[in-house]
Amino acid sequence: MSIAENIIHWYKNNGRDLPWRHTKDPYLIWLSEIILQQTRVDQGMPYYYRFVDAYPTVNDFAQADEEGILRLWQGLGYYSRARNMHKAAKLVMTDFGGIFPRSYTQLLKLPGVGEYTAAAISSFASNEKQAVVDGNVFRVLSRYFGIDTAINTSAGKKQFAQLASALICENEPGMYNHAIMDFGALICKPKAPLCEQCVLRLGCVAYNQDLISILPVKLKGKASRNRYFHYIVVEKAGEWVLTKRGEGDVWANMYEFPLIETPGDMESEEIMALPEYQAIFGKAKIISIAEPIKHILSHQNIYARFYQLQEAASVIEKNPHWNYYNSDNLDKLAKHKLIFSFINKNIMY
DNA sequence: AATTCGGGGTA
DNA sequence: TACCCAGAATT
Repeated sequence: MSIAENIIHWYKNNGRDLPWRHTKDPYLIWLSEIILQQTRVDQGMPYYYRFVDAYPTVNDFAQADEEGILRLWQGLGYYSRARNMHKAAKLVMTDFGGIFPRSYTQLLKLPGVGEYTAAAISSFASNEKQAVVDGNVFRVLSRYFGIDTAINTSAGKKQFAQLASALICENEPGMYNHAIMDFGALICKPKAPLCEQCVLRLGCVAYNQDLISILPVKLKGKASRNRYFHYIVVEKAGEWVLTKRGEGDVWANMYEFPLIETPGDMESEEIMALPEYQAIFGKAKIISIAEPIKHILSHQNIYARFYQLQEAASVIEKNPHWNYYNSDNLDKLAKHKLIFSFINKNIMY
């Protein structure tokens, strides 16, 4: 039995039953694939149901407003995925006559759809013979064949893509793609893989040469940097001030409280002495209202503190340059994790 | 070719 | 703590 036949056989008995595998609708498959980029199935599942319910068709998605889409995406991270989806949906309506593409080449034209996602959708929706290469495939192939080329180099990506294409099943490429990803997720796991249950272990180089913990090889990236955020929670008669982040930084376009970032950690006294604080709040005093929070992202550690204006200052006039939101409207805004978890804990009891 | 885009699970 | 997850876009 070939490696592909082996994996497919395993899959037919052990594969996961996932909702997006019950459809051939490229739109629904696309929804699932974007949601699952760099995201575990368990984490993405509730979001998939949420989006299918809110936007059953690509036309519904295209006509939605971006705020609503981002609000649904709230908490999932990598928010540019949601904005690219909106662009892609509109592109399908304008350039594809409202018919969601299902071929590899056409899918690649959609923003947010790269080689992996195009291969996935085209193979699942049309049974096109395009091999997916995701984290699972890198791991399974590098271990089975004992390939130590780093997977996060262009040489590695090229080598594994060629190998994956050579291995893909002729008759059922879609099922093969599902199978090898499930196999990587359930058996050939990153840590503590279930080699005793593995149907490929007899031919697996990593298993036979004790290289499981070595493969796949991945070059280390840059260390994380530290950032220090100070959020000023301004409330006036049951309404809160939130501002929208810009582009070009983490959490693009997401809402948060007015923010002052400092190069190092600071106490409230030092914050109040900053020109950028005084330009907005004058001599109003702030007090810390919550424990500092360490929020860890892939490439930065964010140390966040939350403050409020002291009571004498809390009756200051509304600032005409700010937007105020009552608790209902606050809930509708698309906020990043740091903010909505603060709100859930301290405002929306 | 390297970096950046989140958030959470696992050992 | 370090690594990983149905990766893609930007620099």
